[in-house]
Amino acid sequence: MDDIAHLSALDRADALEAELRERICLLDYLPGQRLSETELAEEFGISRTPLRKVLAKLEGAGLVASRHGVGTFVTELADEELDQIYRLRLELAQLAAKLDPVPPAPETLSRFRRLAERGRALRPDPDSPRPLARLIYDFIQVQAELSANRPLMDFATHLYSQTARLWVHSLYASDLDLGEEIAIFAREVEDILQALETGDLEAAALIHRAHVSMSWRRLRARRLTRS
Amino acid sequence: MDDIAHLSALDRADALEAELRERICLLDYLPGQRLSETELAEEFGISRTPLRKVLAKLEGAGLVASRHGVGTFVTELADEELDQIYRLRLELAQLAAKLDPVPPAPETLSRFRRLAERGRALRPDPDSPRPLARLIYDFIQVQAELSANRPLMDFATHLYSQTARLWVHSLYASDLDLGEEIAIFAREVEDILQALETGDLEAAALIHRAHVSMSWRRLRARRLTRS
DNA sequence: CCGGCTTCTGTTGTGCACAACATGATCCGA
DNA sequence: TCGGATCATGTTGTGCACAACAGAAGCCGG
Repeated sequence: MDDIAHLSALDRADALEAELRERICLLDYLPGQRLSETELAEEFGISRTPLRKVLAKLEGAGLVASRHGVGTFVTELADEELDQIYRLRLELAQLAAKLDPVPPAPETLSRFRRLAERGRALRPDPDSPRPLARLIYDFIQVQAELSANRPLMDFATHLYSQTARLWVHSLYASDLDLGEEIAIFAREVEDILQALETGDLEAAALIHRAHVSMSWRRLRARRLTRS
Repeated sequence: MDDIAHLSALDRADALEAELRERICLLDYLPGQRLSETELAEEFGISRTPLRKVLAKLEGAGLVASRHGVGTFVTELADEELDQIYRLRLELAQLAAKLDPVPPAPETLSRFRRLAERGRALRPDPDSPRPLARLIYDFIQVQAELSANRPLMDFATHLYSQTARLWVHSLYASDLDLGEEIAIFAREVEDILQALETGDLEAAALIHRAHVSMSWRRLRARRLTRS
């Protein structure tokens, strides 16, 4: 992690929150895992008090849940709620292009190009989900630049992060073809990049929507074969 | 406020959070107003520590913002962000009927009937925005029962609360016809009730959408005349 | 009279000790 | 041997004292 000790006190809490968000979304902390306030406070060189403030925010965001006398746990999502989120994301995907769209800046385009390159270079690593999770996580952040509607994009980012971490988690817990999933995602990034380079935000949104739909379908299919 | 001292410790924080949410949404605390941690802690008979945890959650929800050495303030929203939220709500209004709609239970219908009755009985009170704000706040809560998609309805409720408190606030700060606005809202509730009684959730959503649109238009009109 | 510095006051942020609580291990009696 | 109460341990929740900080009032030198 980045060193945060040198930061001014006001920003330190934000940096800490971002760090914990990353660890949860990048599956350093698995769904259901217990987080020790004492250990985390020690690791970051602070007392429990400011750490607890950060955990309270994460609890408000639905990423962790604390139980008195038991522990603080990374949240899991029931299948039903996951389905609800997917249904919602299908609709939201189109809204990004419809509400306050911003023509992608050269900066944004180059970010997408780097993402595409990383997607092509990504090789399946059965032992660590982190490279794939990292790529998706960065993709989510960059994608949030495509609309100026901050409330919408913040919400979409949140939902995407929730599904992404659970998707990657169950991906590694099952016998799905990891290489194939990586290839599909890399293809999505490239397709979206192509649409963006022609300035067609709506096409980019449609492509994204299609991939959300397909990803959800594959997830449900595996869920059925397991039960 | 309800007495919370007798509640078990775990729920007390939740009750406290709900209470502060209400006070902000019901305009007991105006946008921009400073909240004193010490005073609030005294009022609720607790120390600053658990209060600060609640404030941290509210800060995560965007209802308050703390500045080191200065104070904790109820958030205000820039006109631009308010417009973004309204644009978003126009789209979300239809999603409620489209995603995981639930046929309104008799319980829900009777709640809507009581809301309609309160709307008819509501008389403009230029001195206190609380009765109107209370009615809208309750309407928001009941409306959230119309879809089983919890993430969607939670988000919609949050956005609605944000616009509602700022709408009521500017309503009382301007010379708009208070009685007319109340009549319009009461009419909306009755129209929605009528649609729900025929089981037509989509019609109810369309009516709501229309009122969101009109409310936004009136808000913008007054904004122009003031500047 | 004025500009800059200092001091003072009130606020949020932090550290630490202890209370409240849940859970599993242990002990004891039947 | 078994059931239940009791205790031991580790966790989150709370209270309190103090640090860090921002802002305003006051002071002092020019």
